[in-house]
Amino acid sequence: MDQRKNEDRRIQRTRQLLSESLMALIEQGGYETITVQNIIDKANLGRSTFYTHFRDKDDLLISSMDDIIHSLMLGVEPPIGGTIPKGNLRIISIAPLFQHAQDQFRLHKAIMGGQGIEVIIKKLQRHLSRHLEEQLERLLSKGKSPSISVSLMAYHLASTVLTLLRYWLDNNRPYSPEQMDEIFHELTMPGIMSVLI
Amino acid sequence: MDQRKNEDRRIQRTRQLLSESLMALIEQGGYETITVQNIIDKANLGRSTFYTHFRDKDDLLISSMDDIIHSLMLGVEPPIGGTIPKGNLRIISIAPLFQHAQDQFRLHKAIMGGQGIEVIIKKLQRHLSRHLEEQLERLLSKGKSPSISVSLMAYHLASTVLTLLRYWLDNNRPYSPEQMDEIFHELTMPGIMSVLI
DNA sequence: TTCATTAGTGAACACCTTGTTCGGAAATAT
DNA sequence: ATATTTCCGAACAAGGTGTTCACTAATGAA
Repeated sequence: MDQRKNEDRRIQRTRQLLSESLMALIEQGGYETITVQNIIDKANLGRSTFYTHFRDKDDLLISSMDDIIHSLMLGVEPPIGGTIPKGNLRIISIAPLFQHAQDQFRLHKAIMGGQGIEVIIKKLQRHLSRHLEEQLERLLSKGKSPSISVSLMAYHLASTVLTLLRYWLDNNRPYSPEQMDEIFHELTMPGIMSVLI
Repeated sequence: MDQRKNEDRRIQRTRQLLSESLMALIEQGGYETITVQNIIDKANLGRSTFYTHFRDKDDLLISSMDDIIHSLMLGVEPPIGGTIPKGNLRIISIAPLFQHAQDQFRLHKAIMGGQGIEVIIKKLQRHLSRHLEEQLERLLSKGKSPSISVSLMAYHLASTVLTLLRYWLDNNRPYSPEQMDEIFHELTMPGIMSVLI
């Protein structure tokens, strides 16, 4: 009855293998053109094995993505503990994200550049947006209701982060990660602050 | 020898028919799931006819979209003749774009919302970006070289226009087209101006 | 070790979509 | 009426999807 735990471990290994194979293929080329056959060939697993674990290619992608997104959000999510420094106002720290993109260039380019993988980008967007919305609420002068909804501002900021990342990847990384952080704040914060204050 | 002209007209009709069928299908549901069979069924044309006119589904899409993109850019492209009014600084007029989206809600939602049709969005982005880059060059104080490249700023602004459109469509159009124009300028121009001046 | 249980295998299957081909039907211009 | 061009549609090969099933391999418990 308690062989369940180890069986689970075996299952995890198989799922992991499929996940890693997909990632390797994504780095090589576009996601769209990858077939289930490609994946199981790379993983050295049987066709039916794939379908016992995942409904289809997208299902595998979504499963695999969670780890990636988690590591992408590292350094971004847990910023500024408690209060935000007033002098040098940074609502988010995106340098780590760009550093990650620099280290794993091929993967990021496959996700963001060219055709890109919309599902992942959307999910990243939601994560960033949620985080930014919290930060905006914190910045908002108490009792004041802004002329533009906080939700829209967060959406805009999150989208800008990803837009900058996309531009950066598609144009041979013309600035350093720190500079991109700087650029992000220069472009967006004046507008945001004029609404918030 | 000069039957060419009328033959061409016949060809145009066929292409038009295919184009309209695709548009109708896009409005009904996602672009991805549409098959060539769906299109020719709707158009009441033979399979081989389709392939004599277009290489594949995407080819038809791109052809069909040129008209739409053209009408989308109307009212955006030809703004402010000559100089830009200093007091109420508007780098672009996006109200017409949102008005168009309001009038052709289903089509716009199919293109921008949900999964969206990336090829078209990218194309729109490039158009907007090109236009904005010209405007920025005009605004730029002569001889000054900005700390952020004009190309990047244009890319950022174009992307913001489309982000706002996407948000607007996905959230039941919470503001009027004129308000969206206002919001766009409030959010972006303070940052842009601080770089340009 | 032996045995029961669960996971993985891979061939075969039915089904769908793509893009091509080709002989003949239909429309059009002269 | 005739020549030209387009359209038709059935048939085809190629390749992808997701399912099924009898079989094999691995694992934990006794």
